Amino acid sequence: MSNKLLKSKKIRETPFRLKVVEILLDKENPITLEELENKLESFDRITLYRTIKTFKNNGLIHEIKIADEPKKIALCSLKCTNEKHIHHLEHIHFFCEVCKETYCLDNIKIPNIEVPNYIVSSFDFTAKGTCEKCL
Amino acid sequence: MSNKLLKSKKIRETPFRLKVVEILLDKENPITLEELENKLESFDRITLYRTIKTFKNNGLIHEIKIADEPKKIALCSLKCTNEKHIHHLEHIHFFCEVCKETYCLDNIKIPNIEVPNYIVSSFDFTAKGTCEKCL
DNA sequence: CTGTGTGCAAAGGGTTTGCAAGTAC
DNA sequence: GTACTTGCAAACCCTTTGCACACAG
Repeated sequence: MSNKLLKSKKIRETPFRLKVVEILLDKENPITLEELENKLESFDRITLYRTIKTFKNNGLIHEIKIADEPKKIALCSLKCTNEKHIHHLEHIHFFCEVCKETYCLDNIKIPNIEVPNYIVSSFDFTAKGTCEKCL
Repeated sequence: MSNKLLKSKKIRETPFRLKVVEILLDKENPITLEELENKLESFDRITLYRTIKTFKNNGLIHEIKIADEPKKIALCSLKCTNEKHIHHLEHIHFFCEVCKETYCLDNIKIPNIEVPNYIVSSFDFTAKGTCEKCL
């Protein structure tokens, strides 16, 4: 699975990259760098940065930035290409202020918003609050 | 005008702070640090950082972070308090990918979005595309 | 006068670059 | 064999802290 993902994005397969992809596959929600590092028993941070950059440039992952929170990364959906990440178009992000987890809510439809005089190419819709586990 | 704004937020008035407020008043759209620095003919960057922190802590400005773009700051609307910045609740942000300008679209209503099983406390709605000036 | 702001130098944290050795294909 | 990746050290950039002096109220 992990190696197919790398091949499909034309990313050279190495043990370290395979491990990172496995961690990303393992956790379906977006993950912070800190979490990722904790799951790697040993790693070189510079290599990790370069791995992430390679993955991003090749359309394997994308970054999610929520105001006042550390950056997170997530595997791109199959519809993403290197050119255009449509992650945000598909669903809204829900950030739980209690457990700090980010959820991609695929089953919530984003209503069409009319913006006169502007050509909208993408939306980023983030809601903050409390998730069901933390209620 | 600038000095009244500072007084209203109980921020001690100094020449440097007045100048920063004037620049913020002058440009109605959110401004990057870089733009702000360019408009200050001479400045100490450390003092600028501390000025921004003071303004933020006292509810005079807030920060707007759009993915992959440098942070911007903007004067808070009158409804903002130190406790809670409701900037994002009021309107959507439109970011023009051509001129890199951020617009606060006050006249666009954000539809009510139902999120089952989650308690939503705030929304952040950002659209990207091309603004009317850059069409 | 007292507490706060300023400006310099230095430190801190996160991220990137240079380079030699190792590895994928 | 060639081009790419890795890991170390060092550099870089942005931001914060310490401290002495200056200024607002």
